[in-house]
This record gives sequence, C-alpha cells and structure tokens, in this order.
Amino acid sequence: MRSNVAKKQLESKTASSAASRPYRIEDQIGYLLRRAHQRASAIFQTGIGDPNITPTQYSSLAKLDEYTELSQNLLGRLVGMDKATMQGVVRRLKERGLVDSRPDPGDARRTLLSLTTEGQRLVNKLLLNGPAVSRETLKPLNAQEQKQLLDLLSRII
Amino acid sequence: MRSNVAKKQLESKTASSAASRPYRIEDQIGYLLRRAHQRASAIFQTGIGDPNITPTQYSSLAKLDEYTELSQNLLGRLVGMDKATMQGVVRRLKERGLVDSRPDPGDARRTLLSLTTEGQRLVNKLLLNGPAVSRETLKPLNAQEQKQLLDLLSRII
DNA sequence: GTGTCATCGTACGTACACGAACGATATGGG
DNA sequence: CCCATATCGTTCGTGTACGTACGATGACAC
Repeated sequence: MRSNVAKKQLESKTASSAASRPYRIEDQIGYLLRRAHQRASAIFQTGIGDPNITPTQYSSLAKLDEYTELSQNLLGRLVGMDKATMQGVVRRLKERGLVDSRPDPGDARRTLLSLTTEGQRLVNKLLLNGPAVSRETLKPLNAQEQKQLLDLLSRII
Repeated sequence: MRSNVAKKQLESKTASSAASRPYRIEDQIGYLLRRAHQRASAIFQTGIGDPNITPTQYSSLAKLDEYTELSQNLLGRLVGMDKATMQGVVRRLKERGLVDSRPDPGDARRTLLSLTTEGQRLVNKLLLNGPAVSRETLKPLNAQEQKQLLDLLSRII
C-alpha cells in the first residue's frame, strides 16, 4: 500500500496547480455520468408505463414513430447505438411484435424497419409518460439549472 | 402511422404549457446522459493507459488503494454498483491477479478484498492518467462550466 | 437459546455496449 | 467490365447493470 505521504506527492504532481483539489473518483466526470445514468434508467423503468421497455428500446420506437421507416444502421446512428448493439435491440423488438422489417427494394444490403400496429399503440402510450420521466429525473434542480444541465451535457457529446 | 396533425395535438397535450418545446428524445435528460456516458467511456478507454481496464474496474481499484481492505458489498456501495455487478467485476480482477481476497475473520459472511502487488503497481500508473482523462472529457467546456456540470450532476444522483 | 429478520456473497436470466471479423452488396475509377 | 473500397447486417466475445432467488451467517428480541 502507498503511504499517505506518497499519495500527497502524487496529488501534487497530477492535480492542476491552480485548483489543486485531490483527485477523487467521486468528483470525476465519468463517474458522475455513470451514476446519473443509473439513476435516470431506474426512474425510466418505474415511470415509463411498461416495465419491459428499456430506454434504448424506447428511443428506437420513438424514432420509428417519427420517421415511419428506417434502415437498421440509420436508426442506430439516430439514437446513438452502434450496429452490434442495434442488432440486439431490433431483434428483441421484432420478437415482441413491436417492429416489422422488410428488405429495402432499392438496396439489398439494407433492412427497412417500421412499427407494427401494436408497436404504434405502445409508443403512443409511452410517449405520454416520457415528459414525466424527464421531469422526475431533473426534479432536484430548478428550471434554470435543468436547462443548463441539458445544455452542458449536449455540448460534451 | 400517426399523422402530423395528430402528433401536434399530442405535443400540445404533453408538453408543459409554459416552455412548450416539442418532446424530442434528443433533448431528454436520460438520452443525453446515455450519450455523454458513452463518450466518457470511450475517452477513458483510450486515455487511461491500459486498454483492458474499464471505468468500473478502475474505480474499484482506486477505492481499494484508498481503503486498503474492503468487503465486496461495501466496495460496491462506495463505487455505486449493486452486489451482482460487483461480483463480476471482482471476479475478473481476481482472475487477472490484481485483487486478492480472504475471509473476514470477524464475519464469516464477508470476503475482504485488497490489491495485490501487481494491482497496486497498476493503480499507481493509472491514477497518473486519470486527471488527463477527465480533462479531455470536459474539454468542450470552460472552467466555470466544467465546475457547474459536475455540481449539477452530483445533485441529480 | 431460539426464532425472526437482515446481510453477505453467489448464481441465473435479460439487456445494453462495443470491438473485431465476416459475407453480401453497392459504388466509383480505370 | 472489373477491381478496390465502402456499407450493411450478423455473429462472437467481453464487460457492465440489475432483478430475483438462494444458502450461509449474523444480530436482536424474547
């Protein structure tokens, strides 16, 4: 184990000479993002109105509601998932009868995805709960702080 | 598919009457947290100095460096992972010879975890890179905005 | 001391997340 | 026309993340 003296030396070497707070995991941006994301997911799960729908499934369904028909890769780009992840999400949505697919007539590499009637019905319902989920997640902050957080987050993406 | 007219009606029903921006997935806190966390993880992976160490493994090792010896459950609470997740993280760290365990002499339910010599050597190295990873993640923001983001995030956890 | 309840670690199932490799298809240059 | 290159979707492997259930152990009331 490293002694406290050695730790202090390490800190003075690595911390910025200005602010010079010790390096603590709990204050790091990556750690805070992970924890905040965990909490947001938990609130989503209890508040979206269907315990079997995950955040990524929800955003995929919402995008298909917005665009009617999309290739799997393009959908993935729109919701920020790589194609391997997208593959699993789409497979589960198809297995549950929420999403349908057909070959793209103009490009044999592509699969076009769309909502089924049941998928459409479900999205309509979930979208009603979406705002409340976001509101609950941001509850600890006042209106101005909420706006600021959204702005800052979008700028580090 | 729902018509645009129907969508407009839904929006006016669900959006707050004050700000009344349309509900867009890309503006929701949960979505932004997921994307920001993805980017932070990618920066971590390229910058921490060992491509086989993940953010959660890193924070576990750092906590063990700080506390010398911890039970698995307590470590999990300190780094924000439930016991099932912690179990997998610890198993992988033990398989790689970075962490050692022994039964708690005072409580037969507990397993005490500690860093091996190799684990200690690795943490010392990784901790040198930690600040640069955080700096790179926050690079798009100025100093005041960085502080504000960390504050806002910690308040919604 | 005994029974009740909580805690600890493990195991199983499901779902994101992504790198890497693969085959099929499309595109553009020569 | 043909070849190099790119894109698309799939598959495999690894690693979070968490709910649930389980058995072992501990703590506490009685």
